[in-house]
Amino acid sequence: MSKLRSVKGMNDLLPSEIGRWHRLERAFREAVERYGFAEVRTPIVEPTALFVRSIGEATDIVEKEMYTFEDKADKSLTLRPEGTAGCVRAYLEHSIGNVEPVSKWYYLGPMYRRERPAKGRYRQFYQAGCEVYGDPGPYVDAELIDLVVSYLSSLGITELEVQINSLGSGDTRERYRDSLLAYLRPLASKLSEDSQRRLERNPLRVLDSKAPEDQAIAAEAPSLLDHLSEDDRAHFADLCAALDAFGTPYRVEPKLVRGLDYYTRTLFEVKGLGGDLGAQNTLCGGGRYDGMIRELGGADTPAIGFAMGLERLLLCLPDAETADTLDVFVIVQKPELRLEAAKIARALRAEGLAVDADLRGTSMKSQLRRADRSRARFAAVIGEAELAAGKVQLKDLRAGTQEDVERSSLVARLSR
RNA sequence: GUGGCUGUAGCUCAGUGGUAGAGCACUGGAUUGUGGCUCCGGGGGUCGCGGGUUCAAGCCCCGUCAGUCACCCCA
Repeated sequence: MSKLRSVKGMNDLLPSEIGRWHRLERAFREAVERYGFAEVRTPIVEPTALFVRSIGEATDIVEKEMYTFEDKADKSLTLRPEGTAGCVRAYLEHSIGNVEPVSKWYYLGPMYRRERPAKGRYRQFYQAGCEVYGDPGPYVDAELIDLVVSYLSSLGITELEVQINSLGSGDTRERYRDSLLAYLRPLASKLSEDSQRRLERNPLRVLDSKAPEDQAIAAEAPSLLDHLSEDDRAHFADLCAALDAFGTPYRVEPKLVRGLDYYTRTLFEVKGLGGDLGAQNTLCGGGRYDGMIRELGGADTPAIGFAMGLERLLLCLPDAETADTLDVFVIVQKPELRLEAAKIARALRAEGLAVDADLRGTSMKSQLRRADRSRARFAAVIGEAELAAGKVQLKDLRAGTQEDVERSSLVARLSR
């Protein structure tokens, strides 16, 4: 075993497993493009300040999980821990808001957080996400949730639960925080150790604590939904109505809160219920962040987005038939014929066929075995007798039948 | 970051202080021009790493690294 190893929590994706990734990614692009999204690619490295200002200084991500370093000009840079901040930065930097009223972007790529690795959670991990700028909702909110469900079901991932909530806008969150604190403070001594710490820092998180003693207290806590303004309430009601109309199943979860500071109004999560997921069963998290663009120096622009962790999706992705990756595997009878075989392979490739060949000069048995495992539909045997007759022996690897085919009609025969 | 469990061949794992193993995978042959099935053979290991105890350590002890589970947090 080599002493050179990949960095902890950062993994290789080898060719043998990449087919599943391609399936995930292809289905994602197809799904989001059906909903009118276009891809954006932003840098992996951004100025540290971008994340501090957008995600929030007091969040765990910014406080202890970012890969931050200084470049040679003493600029503080950070490997992106999520996708939204970079998108917003690009949206502002290129004044997209002046060019079009609504922008629908998607992204797909690696993110970096220095957490303790576990199944479904790595230090370099892949997220796919969407962002919508310029539409205040609520119908686009419903579309986004519907999009996620539709994407997941196109992958065969159907054991899931959509949870939605509204955090309100303006000072709703502060007012709710105050009344929650008024309720929790007298009970502080009965809370778990973790929640006592959360109390002053982020009391909303006490609500989704897993400790049994906290859950009893959280169950009786004042509800966020009772603190919404009339407008926020209408926004949420319209979102629910839209989801009902779409037939998208969901559950209103008033205790759903999320770690990032920037969310307003609509908040949603999709939990996976099946597969190999352990505690990392949040497949998708998203929400509205109407205040962020203004806060980062842009015009007042409503925004909503979500992100999905692809490693987690993979954990509940059902196995599927993988299509043949090769049309033909070329087999050489004896080493002297290798150049002839290579020429035939090349000619077939020029016709658009996917062709592999074993040009090492090994036994036919070994070549046939490779052909069998390469998932090629046909093997083309190049032998002395066939060459002399201007033919190739074409073997159907699934049926086990074989026939001699004129070289001139090989492409036509294979294209059938 | 906290606590628990596990590290033996590419993979899944057996090995209870005394010569390093199996199945699968890879590879050669049985069949000197034909895959999958069968049979026979072959290669592949500093037993995660470092230290300690012992005549002797894969096995016991300590440390460390990695993986994993729960918590924390989150996609």
